Amino acid sequence: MAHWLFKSEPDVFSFADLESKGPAGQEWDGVRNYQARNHMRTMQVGDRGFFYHSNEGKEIVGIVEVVRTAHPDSTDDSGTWECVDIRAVRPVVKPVTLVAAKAEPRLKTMALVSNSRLSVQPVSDAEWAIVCEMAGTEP
DNA sequence: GCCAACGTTGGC
DNA sequence: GCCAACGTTGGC
Repeated sequence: MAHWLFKSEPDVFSFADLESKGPAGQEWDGVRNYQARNHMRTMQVGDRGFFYHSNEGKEIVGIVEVVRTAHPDSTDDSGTWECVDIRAVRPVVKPVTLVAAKAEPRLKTMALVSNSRLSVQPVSDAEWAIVCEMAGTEP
């Protein structure tokens, strides 16, 4: 199973907002970046990911799960953009800050650290395990 | 609020 | 197809 990281500004849409959507989850719409779209196209139902708060907090705050594979973005008329649906699984015990991720040598190549502008990122199995450990949560 | 990094657009 | 100009993101 592949792992991912979804970035959102908590002012706009926070992990608590996703939790409020329940098991049906939420369409991850509004992504207008080809790399991010291509990552979403490869996602499978059941794939898990981290939920990261950008700008405010700058930390990984929760675990999410893909509940629907890529489909046309309902907020896009051009037919160019697609998105998956995700649901909240659980918040992490201890949020992992960007500062903490940068300070961990084994996460040096993590996209969150090396390519901060990508809004939907792949997370390697090794990175997944390390961050879960730092977050005090089960993988 | 500033600005660096990055992606996209469009003129040639 | 190159690359300068522009817009956006997100850390600081």
